[in-house]
Amino acid sequence: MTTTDRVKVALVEDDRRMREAFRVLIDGSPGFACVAAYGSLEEALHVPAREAPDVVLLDIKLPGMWGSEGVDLVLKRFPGSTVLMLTAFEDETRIIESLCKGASGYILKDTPPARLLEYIREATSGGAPMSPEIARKVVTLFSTFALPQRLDCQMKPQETRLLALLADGYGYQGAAEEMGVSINTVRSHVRSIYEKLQVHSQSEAVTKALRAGLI
Amino acid sequence: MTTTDRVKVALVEDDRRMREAFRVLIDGSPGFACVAAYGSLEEALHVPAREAPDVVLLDIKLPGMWGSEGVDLVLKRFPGSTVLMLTAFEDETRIIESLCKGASGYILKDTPPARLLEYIREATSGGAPMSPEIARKVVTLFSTFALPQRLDCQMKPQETRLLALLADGYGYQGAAEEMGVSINTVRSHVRSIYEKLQVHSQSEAVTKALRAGLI
DNA sequence: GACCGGTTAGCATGTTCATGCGAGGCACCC
DNA sequence: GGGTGCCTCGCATGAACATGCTAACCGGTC
Repeated sequence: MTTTDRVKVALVEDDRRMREAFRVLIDGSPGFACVAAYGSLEEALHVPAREAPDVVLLDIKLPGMWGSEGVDLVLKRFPGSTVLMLTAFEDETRIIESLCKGASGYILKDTPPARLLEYIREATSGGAPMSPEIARKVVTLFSTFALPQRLDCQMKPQETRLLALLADGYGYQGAAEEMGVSINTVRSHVRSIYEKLQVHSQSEAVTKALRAGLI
Repeated sequence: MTTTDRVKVALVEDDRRMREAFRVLIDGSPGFACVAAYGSLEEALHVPAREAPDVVLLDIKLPGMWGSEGVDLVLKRFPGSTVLMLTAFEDETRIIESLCKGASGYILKDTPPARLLEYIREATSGGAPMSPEIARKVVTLFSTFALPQRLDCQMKPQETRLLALLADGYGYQGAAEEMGVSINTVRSHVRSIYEKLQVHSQSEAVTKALRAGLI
């Protein structure tokens, strides 16, 4: 079995013993290969892009830049890779930070080896493996955000879509193309949006819409 | 083994055959007991509270009130229970709705029986079981939807103030008067704001600023 | 059939914005 | 003194926007 048949895993973990333990586990498991192991994020980011791993196991707490801060950098360097946070503690802030920056999963270090490999496998096949404790935290976080009270300015589908496009910086012409209609139609819709929101400019409309959770 | 030793599962699913299949599966598995099965949410909510199940498997699409809409009602009626959405499709809106209303997990119906039971077990022990596809969706949502991601665009006081004025619908002239400067100064500030936020229009700037929590 | 809301479309006008360029005053610090 | 940041101000031009008016098409409803 060559390296290309196996899931290429990179490891970023500052504790040497822990690092070696994981490396041994991964390399010793059929179907997995630990292609790299670093003690810091800075080191890991200097790897040639062609050696991109399939999965990066990233510790949260690292000397220098923390793992949770650098997820986006890792993904920028290895665009095709999947990042899994592998950490000992469950700090809500770090969980959010990691996920917001593009991590695909969040696994606790005390996960049994077999389970860990299963998680890595799941990550490569489009899943988002999370230790149960973490999963529950994420879900709970969701419910604390609650449903933003959307005021009843009954926007029509087209209008909402247009509003979103404008918010994202599209001009009339661009939005028109995106929606497959003429620029005059866009004007019409903008008009009715303004009436409903009682505003007279894009910025104000976008502000109201965002604050009302319409988009 | 008495009922109390087993995980008490209630089922809300409109398709009769599907319902029976699940019931048989659950009742036929050691450690699990299907204590109730309903075809609609309205029926389920009429059950005496003392017969509260440990886990409620709730279909999204139901005649009458949809499962995703009624999660909070179920939890209100059975405060100690855990709700798992068990559904055939993965509609982003419904996922969000369900989780926001307190569901603990979200499982696709095509999950293998053994896996399903595992998920139910996981739910009772504080986890948040989700089918991989769903988990990934949730994680992705996190990074796009509800993130208080503040980018480090160190705005200067004047710029922040101006941004707020623009968001509130002021034009350049109005903002200038409000800030006690000339309209040209406003232009200058707008320029540097655009550079920092990497945008090219008011709407886009306002959107980014709002989403980043700058204003 | 008649009516209505939603969608589409067009045109015209004046206003505002985005962005190019340049520049003076002030505070702070090496 | 010279460098650096921040705030200020000016002008000009082409592009985009706000808003006025009008009107065809279509799926429902009364």
